[in-house]
Amino acid sequence: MNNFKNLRGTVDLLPEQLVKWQNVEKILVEQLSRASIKEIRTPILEMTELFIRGIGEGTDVVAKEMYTFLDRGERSCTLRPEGTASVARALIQSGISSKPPQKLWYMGPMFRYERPQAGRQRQFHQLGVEFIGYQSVRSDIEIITLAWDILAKLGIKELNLEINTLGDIDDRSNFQKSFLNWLEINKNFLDLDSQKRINKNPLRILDSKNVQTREILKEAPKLLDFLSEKSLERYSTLKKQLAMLKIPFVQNYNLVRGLDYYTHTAFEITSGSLGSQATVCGGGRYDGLIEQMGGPKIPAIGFAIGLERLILLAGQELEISRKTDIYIINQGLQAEPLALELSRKLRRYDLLVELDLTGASFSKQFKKANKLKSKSIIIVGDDEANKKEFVIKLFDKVNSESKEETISIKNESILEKWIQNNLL
RNA sequence: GCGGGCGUCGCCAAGUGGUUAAGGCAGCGGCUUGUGGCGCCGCUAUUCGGGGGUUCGAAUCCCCUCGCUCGCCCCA
Repeated sequence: MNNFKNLRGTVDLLPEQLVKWQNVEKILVEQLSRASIKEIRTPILEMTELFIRGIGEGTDVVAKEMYTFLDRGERSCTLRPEGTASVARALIQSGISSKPPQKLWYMGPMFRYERPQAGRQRQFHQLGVEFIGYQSVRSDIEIITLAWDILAKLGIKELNLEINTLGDIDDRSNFQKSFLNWLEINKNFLDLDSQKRINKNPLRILDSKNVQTREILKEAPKLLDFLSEKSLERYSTLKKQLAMLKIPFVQNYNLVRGLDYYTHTAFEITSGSLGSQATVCGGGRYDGLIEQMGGPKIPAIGFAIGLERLILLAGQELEISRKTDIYIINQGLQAEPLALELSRKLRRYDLLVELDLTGASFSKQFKKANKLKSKSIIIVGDDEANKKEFVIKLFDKVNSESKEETISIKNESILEKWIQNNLL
């Protein structure tokens, strides 16, 4: 068949699909800027080491999903599998300690080498939001409500919010000691994947989907029992306030999320209509990350929304594109340059103007204008060009009658009036 | 990395061993070089994802391979 195909797990977004993407993106950006969150753009390509350190060696993302290669200078580079590490890097690099707390967002492609399936691609897109330098539980609440409201603004129904707390770094390491102990004793009852994780990423075992493992885990030490007073109080404030804001949530003690750097709040928003890849938004607090990456000790919290999954959930009303305002039918040596000039003039009124370039017969051009459901048409042929005028017609879908007017090419005020009366 | 399903025109498809591989949509051309949504007519796959085999004969049967897709794992 054809010579070239896109790489597995990548997709082309054709104009028809992009209508919805652009509508969704517009709403997203609007919502974010209303919340006074500023955009940040970082490179898609980073040193491999950044992700190993930032995400964690034991994670699946780093262990088996990264697009890594050597560049011509023999440096190991990786296409970013997520956005947080890059943002943290950019902030540290630009002198974070001398800046006030920041609320940031980014949007763009991410890369993970996995088997594609519904709602999962190798190149996919995320919207990420990061609040850097905020410690209070109020920032957790704003982050969660923000994610929730964005999804609501897009008309997405039937979402489930799950939350959990992982405690601070001390809580976690106390728990981990005891949990590791228990794991060693009960090792043989665990599934193979979980056994492998004991040394690499023990917390992830909590999230195992294996039925037998889940059963045994009921006997394991609970993270909740290792939380300090302070951590517990923080968590209960979070829950109280979410309830006050009427945001429904479910506690999921097994929600630990895949990446190493989370502390305290972890959350996930899922939808039943997405199939097996149900998560549309995942996030949490990562107070240790910036320090772990060589920066100062600065707390932060964030989330990421998967845009492909978001598009899947967003309603059909977002698939509607802007209609053509004026379709310019033209043919003939004198007429064509005139039509071109006219199209430029009309676009200054912020109208969507399509100039027919086919040179096809007038009836064909009419059919094309019809098919596009253009609100109006302008006809310029050599007759008009000689008389220095053109015909403008309003398409009336209800009656088959149409309003028609002949306007001199020089008389811009009549044209302007016509546009104001009929198109604006 | 491991399972299941599927590959016939740009898209949706019929065809399940016998001469030229239906049909619909879209596209292009015409009826009608200059005035509308309709209609009618015509054109568009030497070939069925690719390779090999069985057979007088294969899109149809067998083997291999590639791709897509859904699921497992994991995540957005």
